[in-house]
Amino acid sequence: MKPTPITSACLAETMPDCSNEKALRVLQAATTVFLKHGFSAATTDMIQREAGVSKSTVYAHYANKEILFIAVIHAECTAFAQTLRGIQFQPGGLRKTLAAHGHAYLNILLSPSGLALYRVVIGEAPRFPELARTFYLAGPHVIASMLAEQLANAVQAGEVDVTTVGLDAAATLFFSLVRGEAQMQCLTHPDATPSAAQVDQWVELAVITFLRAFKRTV
Amino acid sequence: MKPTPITSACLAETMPDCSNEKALRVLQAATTVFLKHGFSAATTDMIQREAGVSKSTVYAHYANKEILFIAVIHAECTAFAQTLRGIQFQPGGLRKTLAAHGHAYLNILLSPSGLALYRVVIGEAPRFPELARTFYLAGPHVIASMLAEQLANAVQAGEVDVTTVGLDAAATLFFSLVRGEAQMQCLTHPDATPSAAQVDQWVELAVITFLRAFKRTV
DNA sequence: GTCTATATGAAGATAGAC
DNA sequence: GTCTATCTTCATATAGAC
Repeated sequence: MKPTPITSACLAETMPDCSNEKALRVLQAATTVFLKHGFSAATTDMIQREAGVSKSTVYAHYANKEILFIAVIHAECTAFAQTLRGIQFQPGGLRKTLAAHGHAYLNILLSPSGLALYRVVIGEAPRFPELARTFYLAGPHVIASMLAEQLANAVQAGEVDVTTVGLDAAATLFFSLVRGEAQMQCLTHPDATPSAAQVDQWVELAVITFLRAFKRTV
Repeated sequence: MKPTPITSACLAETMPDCSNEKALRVLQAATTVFLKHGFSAATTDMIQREAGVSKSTVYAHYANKEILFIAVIHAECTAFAQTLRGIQFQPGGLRKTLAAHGHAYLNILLSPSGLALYRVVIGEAPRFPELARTFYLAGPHVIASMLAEQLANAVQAGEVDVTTVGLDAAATLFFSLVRGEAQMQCLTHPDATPSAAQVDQWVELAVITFLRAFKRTV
């Protein structure tokens, strides 16, 4: 298992074939179908129908089902990472920073497409290991990397003391707290949708715990 | 989303058809195949071959592929829960209790079959929501319930103060810390196997963080 | 590039002998 | 109950016209 140091990692940008308008429609339809059914249960018929094109149009742009799947997941991961990177970190002390990051991450993670992407990527990881690693870099790695930078400031400001575990580990631990029960509940209760209050509660518990563990008692 | 209070929940015991020896072989073969390929990619041919029986023997005991899948996951969840319940909690203070529970949970969770079961259950949750909830009760819920009982002792002994979050939430938070990065890494890096030292490190980080957050500073 | 029509193979499930 | 052989359906992918 790799140590996987947290750096400002960059996803290999995937350039979906946008030469033709139809190619994009196929990609979008494939995204819908694959996220809904997973790789194996999805059929090219469903994609073809969802896109409103014929079978050979699909194959004109994507050599086969696997390649189309890879294109879909790559695009989703890229979008995922972009959204995470767009998080605004308003100044206002560590508590606010943690809450903001926690909320932003959970909102993406627990969204229908966030959950669906996780399900598909994790479920198909043995068959598509590259995609799984791409997902890790685009999601958990990116967000932890961002928080680690913020934590560095907080350390310098004397707000926090993470010397026992280190900056990167501390950031990772915070997101473990945020994600933990929230994601597990949503994944295993696919019919229920968490209330906003429930999400607030999950974030709040993570923030409380993290601050109790690492806040500098001046 | 349900509050899901932590009680000593009990799984509905599934009685696999053991009337005949062949029925058990089919179930075991199906377990192997489904955990390896998931529901959709697995075929009844694979199961039939793995079991060394003919096609109609499979259908003689299990009406169809879905029912066989349900039987497999139920059995795995039951075994999972049994193993968790078998954890010995040697006395020796909170730190030891936490480390013991963390290790036991991670060893099961990160085992090949533990990861495979998680992948399959989570991936197929939209299609088999009942199984997903069964999994939640057999895994995260059971282990958190057990730790919550131990924490109650620690609270009474004055070792720990969890009044800000509550007993159940504290137990859940601990396992979020334990599971978080460890499971994410293993799920997204299916080719790599974590070293024993790495597992120790994950548990240690969780214990350190939890104790810093909730240990009573006498 | 895009369509209709089709080839080819495989998967789930069953029939009927023993 | 268990087997071999088979039925039916459907999925991936291609051929050939426009």
